[in-house]
Amino acid sequence: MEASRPDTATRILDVSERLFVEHGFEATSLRMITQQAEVNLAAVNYHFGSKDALFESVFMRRLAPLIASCLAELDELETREEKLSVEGLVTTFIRPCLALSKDPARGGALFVRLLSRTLVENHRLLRETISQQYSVFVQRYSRAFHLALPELGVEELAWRMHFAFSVMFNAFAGNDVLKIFTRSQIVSARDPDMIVKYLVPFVVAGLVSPVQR
Amino acid sequence: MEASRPDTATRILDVSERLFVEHGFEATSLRMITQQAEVNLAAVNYHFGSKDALFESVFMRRLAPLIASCLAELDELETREEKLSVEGLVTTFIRPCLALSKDPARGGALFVRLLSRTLVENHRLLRETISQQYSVFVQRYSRAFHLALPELGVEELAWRMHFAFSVMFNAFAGNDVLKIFTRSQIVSARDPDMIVKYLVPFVVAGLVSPVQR
DNA sequence: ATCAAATTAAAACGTAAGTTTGAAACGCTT
DNA sequence: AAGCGTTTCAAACTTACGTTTTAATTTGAT
Repeated sequence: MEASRPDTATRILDVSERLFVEHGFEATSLRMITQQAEVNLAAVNYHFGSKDALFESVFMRRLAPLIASCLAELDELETREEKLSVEGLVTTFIRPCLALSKDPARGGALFVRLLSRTLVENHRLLRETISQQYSVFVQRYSRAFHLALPELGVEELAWRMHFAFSVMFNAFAGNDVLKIFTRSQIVSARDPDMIVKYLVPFVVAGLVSPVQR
Repeated sequence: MEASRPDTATRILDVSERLFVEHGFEATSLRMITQQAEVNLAAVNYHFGSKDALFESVFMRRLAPLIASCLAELDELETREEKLSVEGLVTTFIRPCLALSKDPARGGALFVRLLSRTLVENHRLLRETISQQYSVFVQRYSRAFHLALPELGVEELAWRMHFAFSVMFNAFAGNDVLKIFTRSQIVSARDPDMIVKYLVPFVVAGLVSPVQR
């Protein structure tokens, strides 16, 4: 009847994921984590070694599969479309994010928010460990977008990718970031499918807009 | 010859602004601040009352003038253009940000980064104090965009504004957020004018794209 | 059932945080 | 020069942090 209680390490990961999103890395103490996870304080250092290492574990548990999903979608698209479409490309990124957002078992929308948050916080862990490891991801998308938008120079393409990914991350992050600006409850009622309905056209329009002289 | 040393409170504000951007609010200690500002540790609490209050001071020193500039540009645009153009509207926001970014005397690009960072960190101070205070800003832009894009429903308009502002903030924030994705040194070499050259068309294209059914 | 390894538990450690205190130094008016 | 409010300073206070330690307990293979 009742779901069996996950093991200590998993409980710590789950609670940490939520708290890191809510309060940020620095503002989340191990005591908050272990208390809410109902485990002993020392368990974090026993299972993960340090708070830093815990963060990395929280992060990698979700990021690795997410990136793998994106690359799989990308593979599939490249066999399906002769000439890569921008919308198709955008979708290879958005669909895995959306799937993750809708799957509570994998942290639901939490991790995407954590990812977004971590990106702007410019964490050392993200700069060092992770960014190297996933240069594959970068290269694949850079090449794909170059093929889909051959008329753009490298500089303009880099900017547009920068803009596009920052919109997408923020959209899924669904930080109430811009409720300040848009006030309406509409935006805060974040149905993931709604996001995509409006997000894809917006991003695609920006990406395919005429070349700047 | 040499610039006269600013008073204690100003020195604290200047250093705090930089450190809050670099390391975030929680990870910046008063001891780091007072050391770099070459003032006594107690000076922060004497002049500002608390670390929280210091943050609010740092924030409001720049935000109030920035918002005032945007609204002034908006006023000017409304007298100049019969039918508001989307590009004009976007520019009323971007131009003050750009001006701020290029003015070291007003914190240069630092504050815009702090603003962006604070938005995704979802600070209590931003949620409480500031968001109420600047509902004027929200309402003005909401109304203006509604006039410029009358064919959009309130829901779709809210989303597009959400997307648009999140791109713009991230662009100026110039966190190396997406260097991870775009890798090229181009994006990190952040000439503010370059940002605008590519940013405005991107955002406008997204905003004016065809209505979704 | 036994024993070694893995895990949990309680307590303490050392450090660094934000804040407070009370005296010294300063700036200004008289 | 004296007096007074403002500002600076060194030092201490309290609290909370991440981590370590040591012992108790559980687990799993023999």
